Amino acid sequence: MGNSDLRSLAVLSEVSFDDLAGSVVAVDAHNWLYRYLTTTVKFTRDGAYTTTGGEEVANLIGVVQGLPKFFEHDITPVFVFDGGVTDLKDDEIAERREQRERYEAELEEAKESGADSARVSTLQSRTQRLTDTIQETTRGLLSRLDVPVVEAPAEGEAQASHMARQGQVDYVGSEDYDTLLLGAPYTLRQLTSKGDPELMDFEATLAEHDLTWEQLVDAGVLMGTDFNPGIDGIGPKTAVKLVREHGDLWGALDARGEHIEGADRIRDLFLHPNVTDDADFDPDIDPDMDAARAYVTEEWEVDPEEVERGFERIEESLVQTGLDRWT
DNA sequence: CTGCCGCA
DNA sequence: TGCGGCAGG
Repeated sequence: MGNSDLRSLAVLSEVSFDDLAGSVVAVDAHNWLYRYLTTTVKFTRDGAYTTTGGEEVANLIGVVQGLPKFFEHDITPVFVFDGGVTDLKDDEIAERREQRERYEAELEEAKESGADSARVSTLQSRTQRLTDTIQETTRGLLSRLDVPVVEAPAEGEAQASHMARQGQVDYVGSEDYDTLLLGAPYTLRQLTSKGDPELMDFEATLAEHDLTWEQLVDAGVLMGTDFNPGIDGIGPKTAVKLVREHGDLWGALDARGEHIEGADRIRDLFLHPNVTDDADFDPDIDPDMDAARAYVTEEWEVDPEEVERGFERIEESLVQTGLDRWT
């Protein structure tokens, strides 16, 4: 059921950070922040992020500690944020609410059926909204550090994948496997962890299974995605086999006598997501370190001890890559 | 969270 | 082949 079914279809390889030097990575900001927050801050029982004490700005610590990883390897991150409701048309807002309700319904279902904790937490990360404070302060810090930010019209990972497809960036950075369904040519996982990153190759995956993009999405829908539970008894092997034999999702469903509610819409979320071609960013990073430090330690009163090392690493790495350009 | 094992 | 359970990192 989980996304790990997709993993077994994906063509993955190890890369070294050296291979990534000079590249631009569109990072799914929500995914990235969520990762830091869940390891440093615990959710409260009702699912909301805590907003008391120092926890409300744990994201600032996460950002300061996480950025050096990119800079030290001469990788330019572009943080892609999920869109707000601000400029949405009425029907788009309604559509969002619907989608949100779908997520929540599915989360409830998963909890009640005693689904594994991994799945529950995946679904939670979908319904969970980063608080306004977290969004706002992350943007505030990134802007002082001059790190490029893109505002997605809807899903950040869809926008990031789109930018990779357009060649605006070299990679998408996300732990999620859905970037494969979104057609992201190359996705980097484990950018934040200790070891080497893992590269997920879209075209190689299609070739490996002799599927078109549409067919891969159809197989995904049969196995289950973040938007639908999938069909019992259908895993990676069966899904691919069915789609190949019957051409597409509809053929496969017919053959099995199954039905998936809203299947065409789920498909579209991957094949034709709401994204923009106008996302523009400046990859040259020229941070204002004083402003960044002041913002974090004075304005938001984060203990300097928590972030000083990170700031130093940022400074050192930018000097280093600066030198590299002259050699 | 991933990987491996054994049961259906 | 799918899946649930369990161990190891």
